Amino acid sequence: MSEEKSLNFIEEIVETDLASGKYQSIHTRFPPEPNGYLHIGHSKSICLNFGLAIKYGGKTNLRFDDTNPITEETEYVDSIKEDIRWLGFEWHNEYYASDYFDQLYHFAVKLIQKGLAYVDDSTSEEIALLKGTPSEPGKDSPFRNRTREENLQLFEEMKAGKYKEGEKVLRAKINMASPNMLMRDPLIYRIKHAHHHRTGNTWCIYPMYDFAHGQSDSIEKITHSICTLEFVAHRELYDWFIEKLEIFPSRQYEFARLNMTYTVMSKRKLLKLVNEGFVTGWDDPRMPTISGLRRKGFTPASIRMFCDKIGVAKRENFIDLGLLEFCLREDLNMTAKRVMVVLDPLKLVISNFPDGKTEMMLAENGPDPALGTREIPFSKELWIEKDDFMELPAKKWFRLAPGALVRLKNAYIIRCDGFLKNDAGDIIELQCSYLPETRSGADESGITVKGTIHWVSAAHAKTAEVRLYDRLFNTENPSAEDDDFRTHINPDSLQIINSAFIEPSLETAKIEDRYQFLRKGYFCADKDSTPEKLIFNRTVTLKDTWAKATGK
RNA sequence: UGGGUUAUGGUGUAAUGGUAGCACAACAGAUUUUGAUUCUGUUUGUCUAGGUUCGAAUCCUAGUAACCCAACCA
Repeated sequence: MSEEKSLNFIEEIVETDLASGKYQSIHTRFPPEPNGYLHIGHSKSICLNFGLAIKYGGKTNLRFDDTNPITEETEYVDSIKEDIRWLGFEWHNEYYASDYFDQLYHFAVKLIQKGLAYVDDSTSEEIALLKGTPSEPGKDSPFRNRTREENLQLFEEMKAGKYKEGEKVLRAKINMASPNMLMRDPLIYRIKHAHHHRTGNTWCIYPMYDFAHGQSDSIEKITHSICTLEFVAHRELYDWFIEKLEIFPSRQYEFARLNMTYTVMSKRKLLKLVNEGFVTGWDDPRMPTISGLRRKGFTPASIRMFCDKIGVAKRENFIDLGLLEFCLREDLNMTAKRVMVVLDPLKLVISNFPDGKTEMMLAENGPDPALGTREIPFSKELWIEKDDFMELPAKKWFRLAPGALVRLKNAYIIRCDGFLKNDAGDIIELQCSYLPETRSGADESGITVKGTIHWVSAAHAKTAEVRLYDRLFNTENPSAEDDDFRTHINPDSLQIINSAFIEPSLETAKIEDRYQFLRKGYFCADKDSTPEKLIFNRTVTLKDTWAKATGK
């Protein structure tokens, strides 16, 4: 019995178009501008566009919207491709808007010939002034009524490099009184004497977004061109160009972009974080970029699950970061190997355990039997977490305390007989005794304890650096009001533990390997690791109802 | 009376005139060699005011609120 999942509004449109025979199959595209790294918001669009084609048996192109040579770079192209593949999607064709520069130029000429475009010599200030405001109509430019011949020649001279940047632009001739600002004779070509990452110095005029995007869609015969809500007003222009140019009628549909708590999503702000050193780079694990999330230890499946759960609609949304973390834990819980690591060590000595003896304890690698088992050395001196002991135990405390019994995971039940303090009054060692008849897997003592804690044998422990990441911002909506989003940066977003004690089996961890450090959270080996020094990033903590109950 | 888009629990998202459902979060309990996982249960909602109808989240009217549009960015 499969519950029928309801369709989102775009799936409804697609099904209608398929059922009516308007299209035999669908063709979507993902159109990033290569001027930054992809972030979690993009993954919503990626899952939507690629997901639609997979679900309905169509195709999805990857098309780089590279019409602004000033901000675009090959580095970004490469990272975008890597991130899409990592998310689990493969595109049908890889295209660039710059592939169409010739065609786009001829489209512009066609518009001029039809009397629907003109060259304007006004400065950008003059153009802005004549544009009017949303509530007042604009006024015609003095250059609006040049002849076709003059426009044709001027445009060709623009292309030939005869003019300086800003000296002339090509504008569509539509309606300066339109209530839609975008229809008030929008600029469609501007002069930029700049090097383009693909076409080099071939061009010195570049089409604007509105004169590249829809036409590219049309050239590729995209059936459903899906973009975010801020482009709603562009749709009228999008359709106008298709009509006047008499080209394939791609249709644009808009959905609401992803907003998430404790996160900024604009490329401008992310670039600022990188350039001003608030993070170490685009792939810093605190960044909401795909590469940052990957480095932090996220799985592609968890991100896809998240995109599936948040849905697709047209209303503004503000998704709880907790939902992303839920999807992550859901996936990692099934797949991550369990290991024992002590982050904040306290020595524990088992007085009745023989000196120098090592016992190998059997441990399951995870809840899934397919993950197998491993052996862990156990000996007289162990490291445990400082916060697993309380001299004066709180109510409902069931970890270690004077006289208390706990199970050492995969090993014995122990009793705390006493402890040592240094001159400053800090507890520096616990003295315990173990119950030999309670060995894990062979315990017929009938003794039960409420607490189980993790440990690492001091004689066998290796060390590693552990980076504990917390959210980058300490307010829910750092982009909220007038103040600078940077004032909301969490100063404690990274805490580094230089030498945590790890169990020996972890020594072979490879970059991007994911683990659950028992009772501590999920961790992932970082690319900064060297043969001499392993480094782990905390991906996400485990849910901790005890910490919550005690008020953190 | 610039134009456009959107309003369903704390957060998302369904219900397409006929029992307001699901997920996350929150809360309570059971199980547990991870205070994890798992399982059970509980709380919380149709923007407002009118109208149509046997019956309205859904249709009509009038409001209200939020977001987008005045880059030679995309």
